[in-house]
Amino acid sequence: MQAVNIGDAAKSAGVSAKMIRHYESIGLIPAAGRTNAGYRVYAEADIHRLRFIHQARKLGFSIKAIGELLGLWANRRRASSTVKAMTRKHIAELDAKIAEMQMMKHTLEHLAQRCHGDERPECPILDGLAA
Amino acid sequence: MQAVNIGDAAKSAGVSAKMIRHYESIGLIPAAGRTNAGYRVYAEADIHRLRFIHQARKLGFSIKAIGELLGLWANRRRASSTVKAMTRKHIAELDAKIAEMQMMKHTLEHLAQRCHGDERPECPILDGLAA
DNA sequence: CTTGACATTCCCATGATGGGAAGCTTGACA
DNA sequence: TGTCAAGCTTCCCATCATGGGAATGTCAAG
Repeated sequence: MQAVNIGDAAKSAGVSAKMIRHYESIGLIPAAGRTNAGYRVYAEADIHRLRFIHQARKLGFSIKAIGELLGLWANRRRASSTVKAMTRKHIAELDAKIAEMQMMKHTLEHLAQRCHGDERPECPILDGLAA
Repeated sequence: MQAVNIGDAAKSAGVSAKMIRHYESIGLIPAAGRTNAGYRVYAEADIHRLRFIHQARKLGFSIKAIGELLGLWANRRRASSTVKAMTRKHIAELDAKIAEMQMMKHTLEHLAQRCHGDERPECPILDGLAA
């Protein structure tokens, strides 16, 4: 249960010290304890929370969603259906974005395929953008 | 060659008036002409440019990239290889983002699959985030 | 005691977009 | 001609997550 400074907390959780302060300022995490000199102090439980946030960010959850997930994580009376619904919703959002980018990609590939890509100025890509 | 106000220019180009002013302020497009009263005035060529920008945005090009594309579009001595290279680079960036989101999606689906999603608190999704 | 590696707060920037306020202009209609 | 709505102007603020950097304070090792 040894308390560490923000730099070490950041290293073991995989987030930057800057972001830890930010998460505190927006209320995503409770305000950390302080030493007499004003240094923030983190215990094991705090680092677990930061690690949780790090994992959730890696999976693309928004900060707002992570706030809710943290609440559920801490709540022993939670229903797993809530978490699953949030996850499904997030998957659907990812799907939408993936589909949108694939549309862009296909259009771009189509245009690029017809572009000679040499020193001549004729360019179906620019023509496509101008159309 | 009739000149129109910003609202009509926005409508025919598919961008908001707000964004047209923004594009002007960051130098993506030249400053529009003005009436005596200070209203911006747009001719056909200006609207073509805005339409070009709109198409390029729909395909995910950044404003910076669109600035370069506009330059190439206006330049009769351009080489189509330049445009094609930019497009290929953009496609590669899209690919990277798509791959990243698909990784997220697969991980989330894997977790969701093992979550009962009922009134019980046991939740492999939260466990996965905490791990 | 000095020095270097940490910590603190505060402000600014990103990229593309939107919201909204306060005030001026234009055109149509009574 | 007076009025009123719609449209224009500029200016400031917000988003979302993150980073950079300045000015300043603290801690531990040499």
